Amino acid sequence: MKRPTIADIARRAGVSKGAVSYALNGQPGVSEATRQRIVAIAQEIGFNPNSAARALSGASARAVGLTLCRPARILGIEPWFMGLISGFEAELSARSYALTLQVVATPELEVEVYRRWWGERRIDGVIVTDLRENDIRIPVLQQLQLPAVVIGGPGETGNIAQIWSDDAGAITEAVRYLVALGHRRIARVSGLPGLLHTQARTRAFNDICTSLGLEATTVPSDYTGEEGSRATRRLLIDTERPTAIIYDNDVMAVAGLAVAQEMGLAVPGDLSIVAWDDSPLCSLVHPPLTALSRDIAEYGAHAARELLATIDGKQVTNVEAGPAQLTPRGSTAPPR
Amino acid sequence: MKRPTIADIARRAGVSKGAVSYALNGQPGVSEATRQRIVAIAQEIGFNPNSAARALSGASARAVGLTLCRPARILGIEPWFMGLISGFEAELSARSYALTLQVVATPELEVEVYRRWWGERRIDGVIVTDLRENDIRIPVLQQLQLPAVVIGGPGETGNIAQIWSDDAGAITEAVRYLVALGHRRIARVSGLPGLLHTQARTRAFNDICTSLGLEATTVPSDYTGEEGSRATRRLLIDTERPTAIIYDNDVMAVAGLAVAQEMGLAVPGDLSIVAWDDSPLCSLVHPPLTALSRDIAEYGAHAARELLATIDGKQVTNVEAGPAQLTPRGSTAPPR
DNA sequence: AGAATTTACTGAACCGGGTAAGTTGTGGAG
DNA sequence: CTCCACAACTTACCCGGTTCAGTAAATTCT
Repeated sequence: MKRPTIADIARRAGVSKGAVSYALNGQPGVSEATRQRIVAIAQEIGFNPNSAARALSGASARAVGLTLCRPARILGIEPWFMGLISGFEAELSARSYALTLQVVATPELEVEVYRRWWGERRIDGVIVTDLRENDIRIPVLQQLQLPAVVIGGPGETGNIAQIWSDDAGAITEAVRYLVALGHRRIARVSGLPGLLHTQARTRAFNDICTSLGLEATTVPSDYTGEEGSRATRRLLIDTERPTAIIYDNDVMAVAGLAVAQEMGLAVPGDLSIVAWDDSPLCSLVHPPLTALSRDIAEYGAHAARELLATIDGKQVTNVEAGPAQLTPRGSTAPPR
Repeated sequence: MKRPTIADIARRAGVSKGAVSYALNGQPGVSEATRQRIVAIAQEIGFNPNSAARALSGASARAVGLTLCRPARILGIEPWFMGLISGFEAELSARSYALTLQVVATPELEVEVYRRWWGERRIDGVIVTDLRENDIRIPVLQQLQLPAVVIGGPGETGNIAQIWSDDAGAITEAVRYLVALGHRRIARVSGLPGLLHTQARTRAFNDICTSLGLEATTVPSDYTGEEGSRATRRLLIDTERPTAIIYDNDVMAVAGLAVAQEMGLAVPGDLSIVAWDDSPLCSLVHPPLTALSRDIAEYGAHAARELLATIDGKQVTNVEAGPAQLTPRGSTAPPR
């Protein structure tokens, strides 16, 4: 099947290619009557502008890029990314931008992908997740002048817009809640320590524990279930074991729940569990997990909106999304 | 920053644009010495061919498309798709093809996305998942002559290549295993009944149960945890409740496990559970779930290879991947 | 040695849109 | 009635690759 082009439309409408282009793009230069005639013909023959031709003549590629830099094994079960992607899509497809995805193994490869995308003019901007300390991606994006939005911070990103949520407020609320229930020994299993938002959480956790006169034990982990289990075991074999554990994501929390059950500890009787990020996973297990809920898809949609604004040349500012909301469920109770 | 073009290379090498194009694409028409000089210059100035220009001049877009047609809410927690995507990527990025993703709500919208992508020349082919009965996407792809590979079947797809796994063999093995353990009342919670592979499984389940003189109870569901819970409750409130349940995916199996625990039934003592597809989720919960394991990423890689072969114009045939392997874990045992 | 072929290029057209510059035709002001 | 402004177009070139036809020089064949 041959794809219709503006030349086909021009011929049928009895006008020039230029007129068709003006008409379809809402530019001045054609009468309203002609425009409607042209639009009708385009509709009728199912015209879609060739994205390559468009991109070539200086216009945008109408695509944004996302690189996922976690081992493939983890990606599958991590609801966070898919939630984010759903959110992006809601915003992008409404403005008919495509989302180009690439799974990479290391931040260095991520930078290479950015360079290649930029060189190929394949995308108009990128969404950057998992902001790290002294993130090597930031200077590259600045050098290439590639529009970008960073998720996860706050951190040093120069003129690149950021969007983050108030993790400090959330973890403070969670700790206060557990203390109000009567817990005194509260531990935390954290995500990858190199990520800025992990560090922000750790700092806030230490602060609130200190100010309440509690000991702040954080076991670093990597967001995977395996590591979550291992960290939980390490915490629970202690004679002075914690009566409550806060996990940096829901996958580790579920893994922690299984370890507790396997060790014969009742949840929430012997151990209370709080998960961060409230995917359906939290409500699926027994008991359902108390969680720090955020609307991840909305978070992603927000980021996509910011990115599109940046691409349109609007000056965007850093945005702080609302903090995660504590959603109490069956996994938290006063300690026995 | 200005992006280098072949014209820049041509100038520096003192040859014509055409020569540069031949040199970089390994075409005959330039001497080996000139080719090496040109390649060296391209390397030096960090040249990447503009993908739009390439696509415009008849060559391929070097991108393939994937549409995900499940509610956003489910996508997040469904490890299947991310596993698949990881597999695609392994193959695609090796040949520097991009993956374009779109989340859609209905099969009708999916068809529209295909049409748009085709019209925009944005992609060279698509990967089709969740093959349905009389799938409306198949005739459209045939009409557009858009290269495609279908995952999930077998079914009627004309000249479009398919890849599927032997679900019948897998479920037969699972039933035989449970029967060998001593189970006589085996139920099944299925995925979306409209999908062809669900139907294949249901048929095989009925066959093996009939041949073993068992009653085949299948409760249809939709792959979500919520529905999985509901279906499980419906099965377990029966006075003649099953002693074993086979779930069509791991998310529903985990949900089923939680329901059993909530109802005070011991797993595997009172109820054995078998999950289909073995994501890390299965090993995360307590007890870890016996599962029908497949290497989903490899499955995806396979599909990507087939698609790239189709795009290259090679005649491809339908492929049957190996059946899922039964991986016994703690959730299955002889009934009490 | 001269003709035929091959090699190593060059030049220009082309893909399908966008857009600046030029060309009409019309209406209103002076 | 002329001049000018403006709307409504057309023409032509641009983007950055690919590819085909053409050409001069080098090589092979008879």
